[in-house]
Amino acid sequence: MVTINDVATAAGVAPSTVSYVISGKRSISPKTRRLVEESIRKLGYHPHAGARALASSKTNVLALVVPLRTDLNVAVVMEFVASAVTAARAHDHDLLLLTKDEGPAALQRVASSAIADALMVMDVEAADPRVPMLIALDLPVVLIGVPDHPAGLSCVDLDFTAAGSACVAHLADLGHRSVALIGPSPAVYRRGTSYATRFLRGFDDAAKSHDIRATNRPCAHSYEAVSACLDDLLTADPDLTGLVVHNEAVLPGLLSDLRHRGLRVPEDISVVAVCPDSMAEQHPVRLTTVAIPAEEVGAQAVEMTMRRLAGHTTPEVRLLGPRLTRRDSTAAPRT
Amino acid sequence: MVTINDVATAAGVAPSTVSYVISGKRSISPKTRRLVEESIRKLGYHPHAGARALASSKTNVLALVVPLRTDLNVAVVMEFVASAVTAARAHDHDLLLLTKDEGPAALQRVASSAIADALMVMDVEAADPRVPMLIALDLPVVLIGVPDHPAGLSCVDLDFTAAGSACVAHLADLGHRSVALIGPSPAVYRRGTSYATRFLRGFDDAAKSHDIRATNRPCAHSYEAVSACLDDLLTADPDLTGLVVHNEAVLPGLLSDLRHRGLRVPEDISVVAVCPDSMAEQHPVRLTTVAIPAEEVGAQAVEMTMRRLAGHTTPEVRLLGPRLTRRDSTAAPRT
DNA sequence: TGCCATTGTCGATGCGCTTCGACAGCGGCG
DNA sequence: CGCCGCTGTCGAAGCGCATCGACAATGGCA
Repeated sequence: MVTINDVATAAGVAPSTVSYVISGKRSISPKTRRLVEESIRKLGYHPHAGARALASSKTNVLALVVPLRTDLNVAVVMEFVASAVTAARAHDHDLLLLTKDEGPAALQRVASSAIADALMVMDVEAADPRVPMLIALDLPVVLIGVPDHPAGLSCVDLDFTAAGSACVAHLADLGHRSVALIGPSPAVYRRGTSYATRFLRGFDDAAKSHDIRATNRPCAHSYEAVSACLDDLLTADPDLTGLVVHNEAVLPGLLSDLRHRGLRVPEDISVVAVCPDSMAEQHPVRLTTVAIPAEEVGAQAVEMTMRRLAGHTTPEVRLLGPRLTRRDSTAAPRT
Repeated sequence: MVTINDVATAAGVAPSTVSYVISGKRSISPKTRRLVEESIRKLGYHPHAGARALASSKTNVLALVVPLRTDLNVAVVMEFVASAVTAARAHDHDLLLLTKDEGPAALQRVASSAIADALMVMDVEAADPRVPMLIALDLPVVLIGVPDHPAGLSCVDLDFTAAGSACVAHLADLGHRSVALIGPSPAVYRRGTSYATRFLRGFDDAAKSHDIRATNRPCAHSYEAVSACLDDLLTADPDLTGLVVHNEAVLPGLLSDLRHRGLRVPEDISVVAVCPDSMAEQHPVRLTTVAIPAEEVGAQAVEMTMRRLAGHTTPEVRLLGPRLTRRDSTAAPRT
C-alpha cells in the first residue's frame, strides 16, 4: 500500500506538506505543489479512508435508508437512489445503502460508529418512529418525505398536495364533472405514509373548489384488485369520465382493463397518472402525467445534506412544485 | 463519543480486554465478559469504524457496482440490491453503492483507499473493460454475470442458456411448431451483454433439437417498437403460435397489443416470459415464466464474497438452474 | 511440594492520516 | 539598518482501535 509517507519521500517534503497539498488548507508554493502532485500520480496514491476518518472525523460517506417493500414503486426508488449516488459522487462522497427494515437501531449504529457523515432517509411516515431518534442523533439528516413533526430535520419532497390539486384542475378545466382517484394500495395508507394523504387532500380540496364530484379508492397491485376497483367506481358513478391514478404499478392492468371494458382513453375516459415521466411513453396511449421527480428530489436531498455538512445549520423544508405534462390520455369528455 | 477506553474504565479492565471480548479472539473469563458486555450496553458503545479499519485493515463494507441505465430492468436490479444489502447485513457488513458510470477508475479508488473489503459487480459484459482491472486488484471480486474471460474471478448468474432452452422445450412439449424470441433492446446486444447472447444460444439450440421453427428479434421499450416487432414476426410467419419474451419492460405493451390484434393468450398464442416471479401476476393473464432469481443471485453473490474474505481463494462460477413455472399464458396450440 | 502448561489479563506499539504550533526565510516598512 | 508580519514548510501529537508479547494466576501432574 502506498502511504502519504511514500509520497512525501518521493517528493522530498514532509508528510504534512503532502496532506496540505491535498486538502488545500494551507498555502503551498507552486513548485512544491507540482512536485507533490506528480509523486501522487506516479505512485497512484489514494489516502486510506479509515485513517482519514480517524484523524479528521469525516468519512466522506453519506448513508441512505431505502424501503425494500415492493408495494411502493420500485422504479421511483431506484431512480432516486441513482440520482443520489451520482450527486454524492459529484461532491466527492460515497453512498452507503441501508434498509428501512433494520429500523431505528441501524441509524444509531451508523451514527455512533462514525460510518457516515450524514443520513438521508426515504419513505418517511407521518408518525415515523425513526424521527425522534434522528433528531437526537446530531448528524445532519435529510428526510425524503414529510413527517407530521419534522422538528429540526430537513425535508424534501414533491408537493403532493399541489400535485393532487393539479390533476383535478386539469380534468376540471377540460370540462369533466366527475372524477375518481385510484390511490396507492391500502397498505400504504395503513402505514400512514404521508404522501398518500397529502395527495388525497389536494385532490379533495381541488374537487371542492372546482365543484365537481370526486371519489377515491385505494387499490392493490394485482389485476383482480384493479378490476374490482374499476367495477366499484363505475358502478358508483356511471358518469365517471376522469381518472387520477396515484399508483404506478396498476397502470398497465388498468389501461388493459379499460380497453377490455370497451372504454377508450381518452375518448370515453380521461386518465391522469402520477408517475415518473419515463413511464408515460410505455403505454399504447401516451399518458398525461404529473411527474414524480425522483431524480430532482435525489439531487436536492444530496445538496441539502452537503449544505448541512458545510455548516448551514438551519433545517429547511423544500416542496417541489408539481409539473403536469399533457399527453394523449386526457381530453374533454363527450357531451 | 464513547471509546473503548471509556468501556474499559467502566468495567475496570484494560482496553485490550474489551477488544478481545468483542472480537472473541482470546478467551475471556465469564465474569469479565459479563462486566464488559454490560458496560458496552450501558454506555451504548459502538467501535469507531475508521479506527477499526485502520488497525485491522478490514472495513466490513462490501462495494456493489450497479448499472444505472434504464434499458435494463430496474425491478431486477432493485431486487438484487435489496437482497445483497440484506445478506451483507446478516454477515455484519454494510453495502456501499457504486455506479457503472464511474468506470474502472472507481474500482481502483475503492480498492486503494481501502473503502471496502470486496467488490461485487453487476451487469458484466462479455468483454468488459473492468475485468482486467478487477483481476489486478487483489481484492475479492464477485461478478454478477459471466464475461468471456473471467480468469480468476468468481461469477454467479442465472444459467441463461438453460433458461432459453427451457422456454423452447416447454412450448415444444405443448405441441408448438413455430416460436419466436422477443429479446432485449438492440442496445443490450450491442453492448455485448453476455446474458442476452447466452439466452439466445439456448433458445436456438433447443429449437434445433426439438426441430421447430424459431426466429428472434430484439425489441426496444416503446409501444411503437413492440408493435413493429409483432408486425414483423407475424408477417414473417403467420403460423407463429409461441412467444418467448426476454424483456420484462415490453410485457405490458406486448400483451395489450396482442389483445388489440384479436390474438388471445393462450388460445391463439402462448407467451413465456423471463422475468421476476413478482411480475407474473400483474397482468390480466397470469404469465408462465422462467424466473429471474435476482434475490437468490444477490444472496449467493454475498455468500461467495464472504467465503473469499474468509480465505477460500479458489474462484467459482455458479450458474443457477432455471425454474419454469407454468401459469395461464401457455397452452397447446389450436390445431 | 515443585514444576510446567494453560488461561486470562495487561501495556505498548503502530495502523495512516490531519492538524497544530513552531519557525526559517523573506520583503516591506519606519 | 532593524523589526514586524507573511508565506511556506516541518515535526510531533493524537485520533480509536487491534494485536503481540509479556506475565500473573491457576490447576494438574509427578
